[in-house]
Amino acid sequence: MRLHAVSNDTLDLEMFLPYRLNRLAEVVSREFARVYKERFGLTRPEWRLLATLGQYGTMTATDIGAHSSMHKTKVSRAVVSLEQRRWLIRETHQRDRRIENLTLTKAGRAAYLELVPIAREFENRLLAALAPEERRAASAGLSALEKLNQSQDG
Amino acid sequence: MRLHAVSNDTLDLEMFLPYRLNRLAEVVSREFARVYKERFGLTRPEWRLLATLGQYGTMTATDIGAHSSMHKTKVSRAVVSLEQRRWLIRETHQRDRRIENLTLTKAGRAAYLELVPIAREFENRLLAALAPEERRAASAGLSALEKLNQSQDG
DNA sequence: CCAATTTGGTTTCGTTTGTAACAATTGCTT
DNA sequence: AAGCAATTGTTACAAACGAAACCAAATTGG
Repeated sequence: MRLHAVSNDTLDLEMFLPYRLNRLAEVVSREFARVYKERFGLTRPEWRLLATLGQYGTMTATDIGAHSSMHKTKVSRAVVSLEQRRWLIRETHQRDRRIENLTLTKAGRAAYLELVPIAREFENRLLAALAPEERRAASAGLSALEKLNQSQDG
Repeated sequence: MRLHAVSNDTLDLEMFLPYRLNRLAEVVSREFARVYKERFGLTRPEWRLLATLGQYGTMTATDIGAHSSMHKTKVSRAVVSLEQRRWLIRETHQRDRRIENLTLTKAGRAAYLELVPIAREFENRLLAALAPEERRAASAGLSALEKLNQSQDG
């Protein structure tokens, strides 16, 4: 293990939370992005939109943004894109015509169903390098960190 | 706790590693970015470059990119920017004139020293919401995950 | 009931980003 | 030594991004 004999006026990046999270997310996501980009030419926001709708069925753009921490313009553009692919449809809400309910089409659902096992396999291959207790630690640690946002966002 | 009664052909995003990492990194980093942006007008790559040089003293652009998982054009542009601020200097390596050694100037070091306690305080405020054993779990979990890259990158 | 505010979503515009091509230098191989 | 490949870093260009302005619809509250 590292010693971390770091002087008081130096920040140890390897121990610094934002830095660690960023690095990890960057590396993992970039690699995973290759998968769905090669298979379907999807961008990251598009994949996220697809995955969110696939899991939750029907949602509004705002909900999706809140749920996945995506900027609303990102969501908006991803919606346009998947709509052009005919992977989702918008339906204006009856009582409130500002709201659009988004739902995957059959084609969108098919793509989603094809991507799910690919995503699972990617994750499994990643986690295979960890011992079981490490995997547990990772999951528990992420859960703990996720509490941080909840207390701030909500 | 959530039940995760998720059917076999649905991907549970809340449990999916790339998604979780991205969301966490996004939220934490965006908030932290506000800090050094307001204080110094630094961008994310610029902050990272500064922090890396502050910690390690002298490095090349390539090393910095590898260490912080930044794309080399990001590093290149951040170097130009900090150089224009006169926060770092480049020195061409004697034996290999492709290589440029980067070092913080006095002004750069001063900015760094000012940012270190700010960064520490940001992290502390963040972690204050967690119980001690949660903090340990988070750290251990991140360490476990960081092994993944090492086995792939190196 | 009407003006002001809020909300859901889009568009515009300038900035940032990554890919790919590039120049410059070095190392390798014959 | 010459040619070829690899490495370091920059640049050009197109795509992606976010802040802010915007439109349309709904809600609030005088």
